[in-house]
Amino acid sequence: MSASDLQANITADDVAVLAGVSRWTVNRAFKNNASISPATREKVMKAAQTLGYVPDLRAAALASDRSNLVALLVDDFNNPHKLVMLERLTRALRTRGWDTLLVNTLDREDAGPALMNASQRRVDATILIGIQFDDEVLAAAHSARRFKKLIIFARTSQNPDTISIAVDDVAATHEIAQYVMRRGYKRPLYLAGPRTVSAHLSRKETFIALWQEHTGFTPDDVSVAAYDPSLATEIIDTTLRPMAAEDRPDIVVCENDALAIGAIDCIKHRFGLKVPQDIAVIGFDDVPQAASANYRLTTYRQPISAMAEYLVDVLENSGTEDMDKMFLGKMVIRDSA
Amino acid sequence: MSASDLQANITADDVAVLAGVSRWTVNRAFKNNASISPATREKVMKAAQTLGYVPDLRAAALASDRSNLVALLVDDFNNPHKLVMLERLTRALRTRGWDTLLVNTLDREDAGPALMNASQRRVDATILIGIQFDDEVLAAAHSARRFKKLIIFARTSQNPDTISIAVDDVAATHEIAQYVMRRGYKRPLYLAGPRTVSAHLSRKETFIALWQEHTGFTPDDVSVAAYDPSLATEIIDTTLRPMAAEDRPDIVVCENDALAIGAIDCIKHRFGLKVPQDIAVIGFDDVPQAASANYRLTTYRQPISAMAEYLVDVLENSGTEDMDKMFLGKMVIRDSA
DNA sequence: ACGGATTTTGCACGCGCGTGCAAGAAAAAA
DNA sequence: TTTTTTCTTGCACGCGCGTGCAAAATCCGT
Repeated sequence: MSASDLQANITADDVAVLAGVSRWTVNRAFKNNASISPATREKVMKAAQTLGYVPDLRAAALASDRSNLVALLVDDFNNPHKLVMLERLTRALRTRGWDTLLVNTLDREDAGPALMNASQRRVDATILIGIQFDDEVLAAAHSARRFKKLIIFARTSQNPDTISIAVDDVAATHEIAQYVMRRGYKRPLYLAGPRTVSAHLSRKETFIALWQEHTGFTPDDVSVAAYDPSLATEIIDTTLRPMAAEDRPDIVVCENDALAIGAIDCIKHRFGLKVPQDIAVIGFDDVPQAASANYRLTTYRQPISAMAEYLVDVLENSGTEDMDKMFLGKMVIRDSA
Repeated sequence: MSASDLQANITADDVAVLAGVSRWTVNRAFKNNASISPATREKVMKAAQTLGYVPDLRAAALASDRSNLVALLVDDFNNPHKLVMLERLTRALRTRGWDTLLVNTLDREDAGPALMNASQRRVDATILIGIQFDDEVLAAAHSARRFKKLIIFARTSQNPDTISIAVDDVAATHEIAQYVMRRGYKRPLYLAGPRTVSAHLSRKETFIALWQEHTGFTPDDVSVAAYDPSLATEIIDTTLRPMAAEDRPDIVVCENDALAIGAIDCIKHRFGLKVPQDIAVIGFDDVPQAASANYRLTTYRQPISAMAEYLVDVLENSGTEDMDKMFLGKMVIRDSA
């Protein structure tokens, strides 16, 4: 077999020879706004087609120091909302020409290595949609100043070096609290998730403060170790179990739908109670299941698609102004509260 | 400000100068089985630490033609099982040193471009866990021979150029059918998903053939356009609605849990019937929700973790032998059938 | 302390493409 | 046709690291 029979890597040079142009013209043909005549572009593209050539993005990234790649650091895979976020984010990114490196932050100790991982790929931005990135990890990450952009998605962050794209939790919680009071509920229980982030301005703290302010009473609250429906079921079980029926809450206000769904399962199937007649439940996120015939969950919908689009705007923006942005969602009233 | 004040990119050369060694020794220090004395490695690492240096994986990939990167092409984000697969796959991959490029295959026409996308990043392997990759797309992809490895995960494929890692659907369906017959169900309805792949040896066809063989009757079946619980709810609704009560199936056998969950929601909440007393339901996958107090779904668990580990074995194997593998899962008996 | 065995270190060249500018070609104006 | 202007094409150099080998340093036993 002759040496030219098969060639492992077809490069722009090969295409250039076949098309009778220089290597640079070949790469220009694949660039969007390059100055190249339609005729030669066509000629190049045809040659590329016959050889099966496509530009090597590794080399392009190395030479230009722009990878069009973002790292998405995710944990908390038990929360069904993560699937929605992944879909919307990857859709918006890919539609606008960005690729996504998905990094599973395996556990709390892995947060640092996961960030390092992204950094070694020289991604153009790192997006955090997990919960294991507390202020301490963020500060450490940023002091190593290896990140062009560090974006916290769907969670507010106090860190000034970070771009936070999230729903306005205070406004949202206001709306929820108003609704709960307007519907005449008297004894809310707040079901919160893990307390890894600075609690200031969080949903739980805001709700409790509002309730105190308006009624003078401090509602009870419990926390779950992860946004996992089955854990929520257990926590609600151990919380309600010792209570006399008349001491039970009349509504469980949940930090998100993952917890709300677990709570509903518990109320209905462990206690045989009716939602919302015996105990109402309210969630946050509007995951797909929330609309199902089984849950009919009253919740607060985050505008994930708009947030994802804005995230790509941020990526494409090279300015230095503050890009933090808060979004407003809207309440979705169904039957659970 | 002097030129040396801030340096955008710290390279191995900078570390080499500070550590008093050559550039190659620096890179060796970061390599696992490199021949380097512990003393110099330590010296290098300390220098790297103070400068905040980490090797550039783009350059490494370019030079070595190995990226330690795999592309994961996914669609069908409505199926909650996808979140499980994503978690298990990224965990196994990352634990063993592989990074993951997540590519959302936006729609059917996007299958080709998505494959191209992966190819441009020169990934070491491309893993398909979507449903939109039919035999035609696969053939086209492979004829462009740009893929080192093309792996179909959690679905069997007839394509010989492809490595398929999946559960043995025939064996699994046997087990399910046996169970259904043993429990005395007489009128099963098979609820299948989209029919994009070659039907040979599929779950639906196998079940129907088995049922015919053992009872002489051909069970009814309906198909849903996507593995989406809410679509399953609608299909079951329109299927059962016109039926007289005595003509209804006594069990709905579903191609997977996503459909089973939708079916249960419909049976319980649209028709007010009891599962399993009026109509039983059986699923496939064992998604997290299947265990919830609400569904208690009888299903067949795929050994996703073992399959993911095997996938990494495949990546690390450089031989040319046939790496297709079928796994056996196990039935999980709960209350829905 | 010495010669050979072994470990450790240095280096030339290449991976495939981007950048910015200058030369060349074509089109427009005179 | 000649001169400008505009568009198109070619190229030197660099991005940061891997490979394989040769030179240097270290080790061991005697």
